[in-house]
Amino acid sequence: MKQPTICPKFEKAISLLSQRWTTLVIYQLLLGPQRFNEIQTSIGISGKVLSDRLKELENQGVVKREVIPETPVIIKYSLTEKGQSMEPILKTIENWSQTWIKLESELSSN
Amino acid sequence: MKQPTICPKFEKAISLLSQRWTTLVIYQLLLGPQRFNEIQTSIGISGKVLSDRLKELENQGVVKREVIPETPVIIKYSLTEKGQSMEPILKTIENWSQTWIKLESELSSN
DNA sequence: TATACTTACTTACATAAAGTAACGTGGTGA
DNA sequence: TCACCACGTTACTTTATGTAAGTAAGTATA
Repeated sequence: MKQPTICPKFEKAISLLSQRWTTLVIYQLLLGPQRFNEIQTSIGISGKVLSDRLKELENQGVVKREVIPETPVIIKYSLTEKGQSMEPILKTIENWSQTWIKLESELSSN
Repeated sequence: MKQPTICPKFEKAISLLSQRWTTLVIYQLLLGPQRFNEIQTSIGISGKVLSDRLKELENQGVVKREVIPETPVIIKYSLTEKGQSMEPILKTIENWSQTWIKLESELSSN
């Protein structure tokens, strides 16, 4: 590793977003507040890593964790304002993917 | 891992972009065609991983590798049309980061 | 009271990815 | 011939992720 010459804010954003699963977790939460198991089963992440990611995203102020003392207790994860503000990023990626990504099943003549 | 329920094209795009370094390599190449060592020193990636990423990006049709038989030989990496088309994604992330990312040095009152 | 069940994790261990540093290759120049 | 440079590759270590079993708090059931 040498010394990078890139804007540190951009770099920090990238290092967040390019952690495996982070983007998908945020994408999922853009659909609305969700519980641990909902996120887990809908994106197919392991419990261990989801736990790590949610903690990190909470630390970064992207995700909010709420304990609802019902019976049984419900833990609800949702996006903060900062998290919501990432929607354009996800939408841009989504748009791009629709135009440019070819799936295995479509790769015939390239 | 359970079964995910997300658009496969979007997922494939995410799995590309959320590989460590991929985004930074593309970002760097958006500044113009560059040689191996230029990329390496400007983003601070190890030669081994850069080599892997460039191969993968070439396979995905994002990066083009050109051998220029000068003296000594020059290997020039540049973005294909598909690679160039990712610029909006990077710009969106850059904009977001300027507004929302706080650096260590700025974290006093949060 | 004991047993079993649920959600939301955590822990222990195995595999995969990334980092580091040394080496290989093809060509130049001294 | 020896040293040097660009562009990698290889061998080995460290870190991240996956898998499966376990824990804790609360209920319901017998």
